[in-house]
Amino acid sequence: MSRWEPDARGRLQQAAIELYTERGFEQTTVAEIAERAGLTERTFFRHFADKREVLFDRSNALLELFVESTANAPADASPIEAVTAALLSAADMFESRRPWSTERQKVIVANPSLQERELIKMAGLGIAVAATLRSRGVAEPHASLAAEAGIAVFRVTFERWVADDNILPFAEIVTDSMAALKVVVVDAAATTRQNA
Amino acid sequence: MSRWEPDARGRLQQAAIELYTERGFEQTTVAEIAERAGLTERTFFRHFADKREVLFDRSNALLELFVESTANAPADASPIEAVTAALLSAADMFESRRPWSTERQKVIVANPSLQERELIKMAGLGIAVAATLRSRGVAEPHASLAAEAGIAVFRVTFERWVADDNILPFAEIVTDSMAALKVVVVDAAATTRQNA
DNA sequence: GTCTATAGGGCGATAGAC
DNA sequence: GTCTATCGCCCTATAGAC
Repeated sequence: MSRWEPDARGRLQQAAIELYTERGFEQTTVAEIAERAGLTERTFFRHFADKREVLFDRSNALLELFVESTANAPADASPIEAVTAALLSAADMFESRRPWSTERQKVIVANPSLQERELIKMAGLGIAVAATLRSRGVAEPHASLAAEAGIAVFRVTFERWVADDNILPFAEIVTDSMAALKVVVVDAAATTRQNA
Repeated sequence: MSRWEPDARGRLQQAAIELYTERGFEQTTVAEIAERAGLTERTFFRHFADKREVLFDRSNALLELFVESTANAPADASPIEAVTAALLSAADMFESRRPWSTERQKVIVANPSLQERELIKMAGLGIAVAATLRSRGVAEPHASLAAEAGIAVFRVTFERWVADDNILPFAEIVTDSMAALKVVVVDAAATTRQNA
């Protein structure tokens, strides 16, 4: 029998999302989270840099997945094809924990300071994907724009996917949203006018 | 002769950016900012909700400009055309204070917590533009995707514009970046392959 | 304006695992 | 012995309450 209960980190995360859901992010103190996890406040800060970070653990895994998928796309894939492949590669990861994702999303949309953290994580994904595209030989500003457009599609996809009335799988929404982006950006109306 | 020196708000902003530049954001206390501006700590928090907000004042003006320009685009303009018009409408505002923008940008890129604030302001722009597009009759997810793509172009444009070696005007970079987005999203490579 | 709760960092002590 | 996870107590600054 060991001195400590296992998985302190996981217990802190569980306690945190419970309390954030029960009484709100601002109204929850770190001391309360630690207490529910059977630990002290100081230990919380050993595991997480701040009170927000406890909800953003999976972000690193997602970043690695995006980078790997972008890098491993076929050599003749265009930037946007590589990025699309990256988004699709994350589908299983999301589908396997939809309940967690939706609960987490509810807490985040209710708290601006958590939204800020979510946004900087997404920006980090974009920067990493852009760097990967550059290493595939894509020049700037095309690399950054392809990556940022991909993250925009990811953001819209995620919001559609966690919506209460959604019944579509993540991958399908990625494909549909990417198609919608093309329709919007290629500017069919202007083209039509020019051809008229 | 009035009881207080004028423009307390502006003095606080000036003092803040000076101190953030001199010794860094984290190493600067609100008390120090207030002292340099000849005010008290309490007065700082009466003007700005928190220590970050002092650098983000113009954001509301920018949001109003974007919304107005998007709303006032010609009725037959496509979503992406309306968004492009919005970005171009901000050119004068930026050109008139390039020194402030570059100094501010240096402070922000050096501090993650300021980046977070910058990102949520940009996200707010996207949400507002998307809402304006919807009021023009654009359906989801197209409205959000056009708006988010526009913000991505804005972000890339701004970074290119404040770069030390940049000599191009803001408006020109908007146009160039928007063209690059179209090249990237329209996926010329795939089209070529399909036609081959 | 004054008061105060909380975030979050510094540093050392402890008590296991190895 | 070393290494690592946890705890305890110190501190300051933020930001909100009164």
